[in-house]
Amino acid sequence: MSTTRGARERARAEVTAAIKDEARRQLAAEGAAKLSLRAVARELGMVSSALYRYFPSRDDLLTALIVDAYDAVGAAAETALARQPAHAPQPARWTAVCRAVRTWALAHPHEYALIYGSPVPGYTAPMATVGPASRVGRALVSVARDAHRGNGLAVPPLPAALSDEARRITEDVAPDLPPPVVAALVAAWSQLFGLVSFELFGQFNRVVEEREAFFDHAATTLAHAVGLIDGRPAGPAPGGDST
Amino acid sequence: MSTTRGARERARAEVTAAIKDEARRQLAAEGAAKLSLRAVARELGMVSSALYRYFPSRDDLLTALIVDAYDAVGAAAETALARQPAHAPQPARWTAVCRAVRTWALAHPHEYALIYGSPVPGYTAPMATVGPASRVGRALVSVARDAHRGNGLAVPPLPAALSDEARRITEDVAPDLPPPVVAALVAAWSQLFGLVSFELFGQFNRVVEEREAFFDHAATTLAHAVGLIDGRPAGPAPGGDST
DNA sequence: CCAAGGCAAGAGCAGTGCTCTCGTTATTGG
DNA sequence: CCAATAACGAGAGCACTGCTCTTGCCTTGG
Repeated sequence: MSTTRGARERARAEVTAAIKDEARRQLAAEGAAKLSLRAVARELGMVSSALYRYFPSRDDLLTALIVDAYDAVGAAAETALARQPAHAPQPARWTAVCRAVRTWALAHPHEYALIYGSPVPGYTAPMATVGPASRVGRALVSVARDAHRGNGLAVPPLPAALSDEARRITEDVAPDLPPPVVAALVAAWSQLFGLVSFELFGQFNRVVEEREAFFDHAATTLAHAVGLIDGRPAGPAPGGDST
Repeated sequence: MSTTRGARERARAEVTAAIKDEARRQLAAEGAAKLSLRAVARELGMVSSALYRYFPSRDDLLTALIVDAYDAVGAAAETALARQPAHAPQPARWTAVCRAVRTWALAHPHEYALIYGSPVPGYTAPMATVGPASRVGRALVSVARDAHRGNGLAVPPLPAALSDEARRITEDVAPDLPPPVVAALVAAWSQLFGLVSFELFGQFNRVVEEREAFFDHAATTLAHAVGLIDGRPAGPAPGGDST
């Protein structure tokens, strides 16, 4: 069934994948700014104009790479979380996600820069990116959700100016969590990428040397900021004090 | 001395400034990727090759803009801090610096992206940028230093894996502060830019709407994370607990 | 006053994104 | 089964880019 009309479509899918692969290669090698349609075509043995049959413009090719990158870092976060034992302490589950993001970023710096660095030229993210872009955030939310089901989460209350906004965000992303926790989650989410970006973009040069230890500590602090506490992950008694 | 031989040098300085101004205009209008030497020269009524008498390459022009941008955001942070009344509560002084950074970033998004977004092509920051790049960090440190002189700063102890590193960083940036505070400062420094970058680069689209209120709250939380506490700024009694 | 050097101008090279046209080739409807 | 149709690759070409080199002008220092 797919072979009948597939002969052509399969070839098209293969060429499309080959273009993306070569583009990703150039992206990893030289960065997004030096990604050249002509060079991709040249490397693939075709002429540049032929490439426009597959991607209407350079920006569309970049968008495809962006979506893939969001998916890749999201998948890395999710599998890191899935690999955590079910009874692992909540801060450990949290930092596992954080470390997965950092590890992926260090392994794919240019792809990371593509999605979490400056948006390219006059580029505004198409709708196709919003789903994949939220995977890391959802992984972080799910850690908090599990902890909330377990022994509860305690974060300071919100200022009045934020209560409506926090309620609104809560309904969108995690209706089963208390709004103060969701607000802390969103902040921690962005701050996690602040840590990774500063390391990757060189702001830590000549400042932080032991990057991994520093990151682990900061990620653990973020875990505490969203209310995750050390101790039993699913203890039904939330009155435990670990000071 | 600069006035004597200034006739020619002054003209050179003026042209250099005009080039940078026009380049900054194009940067603000279209972003770093579309900044074109030829367009700058065209707008200034000169031919592109003449511009190379002033900047040896496009990257050098960009570097000049980067240094200026670091200086601009650093100056914004410093004046915001200087405008704070001497007896303002420490968290207020902290958030004043944070808000100044955010305000500057919102007013100069492309310049912000230039320094805190993805580093351009294969670009590695020249030494000339390290001084200006640390001005915001130094402003944050000085808030902590004042608070430390006042009523002390209380942050959780560091894990053993970080104690040496934290001591080293402390000697470099703030020998008069306790290492755990310095570690928290560096983390908060990067996390502050995580917040700003996520807002500016669109990650908060369809998530956070009340950006200013959210940012203020997150910045205040960061202030607490580095040990700044509400209350009198210079009270000699550090025994206050605000849990 | 005159040589020397900084300077603008222009041509030119190699590269880019993108468009258009032109045969060819594969798919599909009659 | 064959013809109409759509997809496709190739090539030329346009407007643009960063950058280099050469050629003269013109201010400046001796």
